[in-house]
Amino acid sequence: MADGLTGAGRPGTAASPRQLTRGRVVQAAVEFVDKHGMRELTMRRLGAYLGVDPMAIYRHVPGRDALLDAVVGVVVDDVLEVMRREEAEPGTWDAYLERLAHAVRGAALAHPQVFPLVATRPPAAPWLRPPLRSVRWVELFLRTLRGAGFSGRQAVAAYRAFTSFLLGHLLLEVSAIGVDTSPVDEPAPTDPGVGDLAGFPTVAGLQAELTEDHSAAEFQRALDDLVAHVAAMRTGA
Amino acid sequence: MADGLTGAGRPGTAASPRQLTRGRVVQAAVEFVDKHGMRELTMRRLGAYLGVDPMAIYRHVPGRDALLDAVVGVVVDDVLEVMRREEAEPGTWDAYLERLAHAVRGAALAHPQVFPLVATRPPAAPWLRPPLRSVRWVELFLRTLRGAGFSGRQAVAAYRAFTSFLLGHLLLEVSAIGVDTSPVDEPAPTDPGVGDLAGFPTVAGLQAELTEDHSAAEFQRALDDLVAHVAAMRTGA
DNA sequence: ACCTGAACACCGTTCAAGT
DNA sequence: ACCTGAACACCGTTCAAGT
Repeated sequence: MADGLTGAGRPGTAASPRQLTRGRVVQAAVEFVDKHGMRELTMRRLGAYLGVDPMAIYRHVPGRDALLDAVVGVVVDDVLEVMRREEAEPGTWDAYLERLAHAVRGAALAHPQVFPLVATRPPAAPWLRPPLRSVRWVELFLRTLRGAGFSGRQAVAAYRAFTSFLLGHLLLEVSAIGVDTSPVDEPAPTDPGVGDLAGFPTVAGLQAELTEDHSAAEFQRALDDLVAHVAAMRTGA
Repeated sequence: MADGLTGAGRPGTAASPRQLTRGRVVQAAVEFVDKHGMRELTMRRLGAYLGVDPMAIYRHVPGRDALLDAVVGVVVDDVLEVMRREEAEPGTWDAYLERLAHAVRGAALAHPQVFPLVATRPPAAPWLRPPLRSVRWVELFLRTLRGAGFSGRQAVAAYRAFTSFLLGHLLLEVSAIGVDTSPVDEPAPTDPGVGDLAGFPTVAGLQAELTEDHSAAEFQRALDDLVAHVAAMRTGA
């Protein structure tokens, strides 16, 4: 802080010791959302978190919407970087889909509060489907499949099926983690409203099964199915 | 309006000729969101839309969050009602899944602006998975499958796979419809940013295929796959 | 007792006034 | 020329003052 160059007054509450920068603003927003959830993210609160005047943020980002897009971009690019390193690696297309799926899942679980944003922000183009919502990502995906012998049409069909699969599974998985937690504290972690299950005998009887978490196994199983689906559409169409 | 009974002063801008009611408030909110999108929905604007004092809404709904939950509930219950009528109908479990899937898709396409809310509002319990997010719905689903010979565990697994499938496909389908449209008008409906596709030859080359819409066929194909998946998990496990 | 609307504590963002 | 912070046009919600 008192390093002689920055004339800023108060120290930031968080990790931002020096000059404000677009990257620093966006990174702070990701941290803030990870910590407190989307609902708490406010331009003014982010300013306080960074230890700067709230208006200073507007010098690096045009407004709140652009900031949210940038937050999504950070998470999306994280996975992109992981996958780019493997681009040249040998391997079949199904091994590629497998790696990509688990990379995206890793990012979603690392930022469960951000992922719903990845899923629902209006994409820049209608064919940019969440969560693979950057042109670079789509390019990489399609190129890999084309390189594996897919026709253009087949590669696009695989892109569509793959994104649907990822979105459904990951959105449900992160939403089960307890995203938000902002309203009043839940009554008790055990029996969540068992009392009002009076008229629902089947649900009541399966309460134990419904509460068990098999996310990882179900994800893998659905992924296997998806790969089979893509393989079938490849030979079929 | 001037039907002699209601003493209200100004006529509502929309269809609300008589006494304010919880149902009327929620219904107006659904209409408003269908027309203007989630971002525009405000307690004050909803009051204006109903032609009442904004504070009057609070007499029928505890707050904004509760209103949003109620909006989701309306869409969810629409489908529920359709399916309940068919509960006693004969038919195999896969015909049931088929009907239910298309019923939910119909609701999503009827309210594309509301569906992202159905998908992302934190559920009342972690095992209430969007878009089948009411206990009554889960009860009906599980009961039907149990009735078709599924074990409890198998029925729950089918419930999980089915909700993931629906959520991924429908969220992507409605988001492609052009949900929002609130920011500045798009430049042109044709070539969406073809200019910046310089470094992305594969995407550029597949622009036509990427723009084509095969939602209905893809939904059906994925649904067939899901049914096969469930059938396999039933004989397998 | 019920309802209204002024008031409060916030927002995102603009822009004039300072340096 | 650059940056700050007062000010504007909104929010959701409370609550005292009216009927």
